[in-house]
Amino acid sequence: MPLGEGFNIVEVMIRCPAPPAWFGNFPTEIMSQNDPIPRKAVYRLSIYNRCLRRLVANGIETVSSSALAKAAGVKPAQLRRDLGHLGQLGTRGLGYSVGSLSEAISIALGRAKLQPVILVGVGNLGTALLRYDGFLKEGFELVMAFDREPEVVKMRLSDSFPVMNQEHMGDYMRAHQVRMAILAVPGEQAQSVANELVQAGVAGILNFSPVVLQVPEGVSVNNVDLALELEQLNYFVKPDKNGADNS
Amino acid sequence: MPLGEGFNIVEVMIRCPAPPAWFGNFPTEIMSQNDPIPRKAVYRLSIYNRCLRRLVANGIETVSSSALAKAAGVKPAQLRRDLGHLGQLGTRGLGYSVGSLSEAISIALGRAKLQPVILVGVGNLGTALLRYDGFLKEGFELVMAFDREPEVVKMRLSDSFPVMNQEHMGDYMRAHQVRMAILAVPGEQAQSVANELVQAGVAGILNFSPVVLQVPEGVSVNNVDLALELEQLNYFVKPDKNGADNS
DNA sequence: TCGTGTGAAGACGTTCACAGCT
DNA sequence: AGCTGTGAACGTCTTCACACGA
Repeated sequence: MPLGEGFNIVEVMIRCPAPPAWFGNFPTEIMSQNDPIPRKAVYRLSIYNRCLRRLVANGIETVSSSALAKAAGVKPAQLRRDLGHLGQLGTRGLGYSVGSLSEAISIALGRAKLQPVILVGVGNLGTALLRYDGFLKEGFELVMAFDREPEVVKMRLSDSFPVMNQEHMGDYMRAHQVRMAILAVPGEQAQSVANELVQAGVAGILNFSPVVLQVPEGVSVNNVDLALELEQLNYFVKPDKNGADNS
Repeated sequence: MPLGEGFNIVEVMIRCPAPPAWFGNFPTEIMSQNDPIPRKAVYRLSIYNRCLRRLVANGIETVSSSALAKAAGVKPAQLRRDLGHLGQLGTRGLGYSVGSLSEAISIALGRAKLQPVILVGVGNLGTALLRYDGFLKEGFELVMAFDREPEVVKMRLSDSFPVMNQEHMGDYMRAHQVRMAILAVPGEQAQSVANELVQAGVAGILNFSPVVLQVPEGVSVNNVDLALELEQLNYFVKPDKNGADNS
């Protein structure tokens, strides 16, 4: 009401692009009772853990913060600070035990009890995600996929992934206690599907559509906006400096 | 040398997960002579621009910072601050002209002169990216795709996208002044392909592989790490609070 | 009066530098 | 000596709050 009349339309019509998730802004940390690990630190901990797994695979048993930091692309001090969130894990003068550190991170990140994940929208992107082995490598498994037109999708897929009709999504989620969803539907449908997910008790959405999702507090959204990413890159690439480095 | 002998192996072997790019850390802003717009602000400006385009499409000609901010999912003050990077664009007491604001952002972000982009690695993800219409919608076009096994890829694709053998990548880039690349190859190949890209004069890489790329200064890398994104979500989803909201 | 633009305050995250343990 | 853990400094981004212009 405070606005001119024409402007109410704005609020109705606009449904906008994704705010890149990790934007330090609002939900910077969680209120897990014992330890509010900042968002960015969680990210980095995941990275450290990947590095550690490689070290394990190579039979290495001890790392210093500087070695691990170099591998992860951060500064040693930051690594130590991040690790500080988990307690005292290192041995002064020696470094960290690769095995126990990895385990500690896994526990802290909740990798022990991975949530089941569903995929909604089996288009180009959705299909790629279904087939993406990176998820499996990291221990995630898409337990079910949903689409508006499951028959069409199944025909397109030569493999036989489980694809259910989207209208059963809510029931499935409730039945299987699913609390995480990957959203890969077209932008126009994104908000309405998100609403359904919320209704079904979703707690986390990985959103690939270029739309800002409105969700109630308590539901966290991670946005991956490909076009935005490209546009940002385009900006940071100076059009100057022509020609390649060396012949 | 300062480290114990075993540790040199570490530096060789580890080639680690992606540091989510926008991590405020190191390359927070560019040194574009006239205006160093901070990284996060660039992101948000892209978002505002999308919102504005929708407003244009709906024939709306004026917005206030609060309306636009709401649509973009940020606070009004932040929007005004971000817009402040571009100069004085609004009219006090009125708001912003949708058209001119959008234009101003487009110019500032360099959307006028979009860089040509190539894709390297036409696997699951690469294919999805090739077909992803979100890029086109935002005005980007993948001018060429490369793969180690272009024949295999072409067979798999029913459509006929241009896919060249990866060994011609460097020449193509130099010939066509390509400075941006999307990297969607398996993690093991990522660094070596990145090296080739750098050799060919790349200035920006959108990296989808779960690996930390080592690139010389002046080359900017944007990482999109899907597994990391999922893992983060998994952490922020409290396993507590069972059952759905309402029957 | 309404909404932009902006100094100043505040919150957050990173980095330094060193105390303390092995 | 070597390396972790951490108080304190620093820098950056966000938010407030209000002066100013329409």
